[in-house]
Amino acid sequence: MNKISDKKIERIITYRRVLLRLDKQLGKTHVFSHQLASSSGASSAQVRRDLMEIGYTGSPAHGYEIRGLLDSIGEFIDPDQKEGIALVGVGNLGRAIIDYFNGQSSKLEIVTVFDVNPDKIERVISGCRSYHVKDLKPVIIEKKIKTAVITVPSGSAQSVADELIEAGVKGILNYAPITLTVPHGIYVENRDMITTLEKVSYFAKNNTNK
Amino acid sequence: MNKISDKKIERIITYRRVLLRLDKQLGKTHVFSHQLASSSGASSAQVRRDLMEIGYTGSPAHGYEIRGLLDSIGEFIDPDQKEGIALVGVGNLGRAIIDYFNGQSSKLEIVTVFDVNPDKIERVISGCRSYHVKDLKPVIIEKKIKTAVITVPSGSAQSVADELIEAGVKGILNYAPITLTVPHGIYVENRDMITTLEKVSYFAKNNTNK
DNA sequence: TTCACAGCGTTATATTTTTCACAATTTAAA
DNA sequence: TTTAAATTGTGAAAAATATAACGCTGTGAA
Repeated sequence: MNKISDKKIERIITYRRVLLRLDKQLGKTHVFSHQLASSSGASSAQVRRDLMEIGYTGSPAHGYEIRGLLDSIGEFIDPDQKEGIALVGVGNLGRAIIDYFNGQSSKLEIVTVFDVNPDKIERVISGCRSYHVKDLKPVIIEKKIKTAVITVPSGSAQSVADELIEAGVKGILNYAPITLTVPHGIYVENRDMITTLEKVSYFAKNNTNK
Repeated sequence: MNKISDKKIERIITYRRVLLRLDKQLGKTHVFSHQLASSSGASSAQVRRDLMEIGYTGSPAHGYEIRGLLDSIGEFIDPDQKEGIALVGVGNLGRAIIDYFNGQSSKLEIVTVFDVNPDKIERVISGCRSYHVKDLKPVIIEKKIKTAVITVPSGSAQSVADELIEAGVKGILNYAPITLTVPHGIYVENRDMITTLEKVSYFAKNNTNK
């Protein structure tokens, strides 16, 4: 398979979200590239290019058949079976993410959480069994978890990441305000909210266009 | 001023975070481009290019003087005076963001929050006065708020965005899983966690490299 | 003092990503 | 049946972004 870029994958996932709404909520059966584009912040050419990448073909007359396209995207993006995700750091943010995420994705689910606070371990938090961080490695290995979310303070984020990677995790979504150092082959997405909000504020005042 | 790209701004903000740590925690006075690069996930050429953009000059012998560079970045990025930010949607996520953010940024502060739940309005939540969403427009106008965070369910995100924009907001950080439609000149950053986690999971299993 | 070196600033080159543009296709109306 | 209109798929062009390359400068060792 040809390598496919970060941005493209993100757009394709967004198309799916839009398609699901068109299908389930609005009962549509077909959609044109420009409609998909305007509902997902892309251009119509971009949509056509992206769908070309996953090999789905529409018709000039009716556009894309929604159900079929959803299936194609699913085959392309989704794991073969349900996949468990771990979350480390059960603070406000961690808990918010668990509540917000679980139930929203068909194949992915946060199944295991870790913390250092004794009050928060060996319990069930929003349906997830919680463990002490010292047990991180064996638990992650045993559950064959490949994707993890880090919501710990910045001081411990790197060491948590190291342990996750040693335990076999290949993808990390990091909310700590620090740039993680990881080996090749490990995918990290940084979502530091402070940086983001500073950026938005910058462009709010330097809004020449976009 | 020349337009400067989204990515560049984000990197520059990240450099600042690294520089602050080097200064305050490690007591360093100078830093080389390759050090800044490895601590912020960029390349050294990128660092030099970015700093060129803001017009700060280092020396081949000692690299960049940290304090001076911090000042330059601040002049470039920061607003002239303290700036208030609004947050709409006081659920778990909203509250987590308020707690997480406030106190972390020198010039920005979430000062006003909105919700529709009567239990959550006309109170002080984590130091922020809360209002009913129906009062959004007058309050935003009165406080001259230009940047807002949306953490409401996807069904109401667009109408909230419309009102924010009518009230003069120019930058929106959107956590609702929907692509907002906004006029030209309004900057929107989408941070849907579901999309992000799906992407990370995808690259966790298709980890050819990065 | 002279030399070698390391790192800056900047221009040039390469790569990636987006947009443009248009032939081919399908429908619906004339 | 022919024509007109709209949209797809995709090569080609353009724009944006990242990397490489290199002269220049200051430092420290010989």
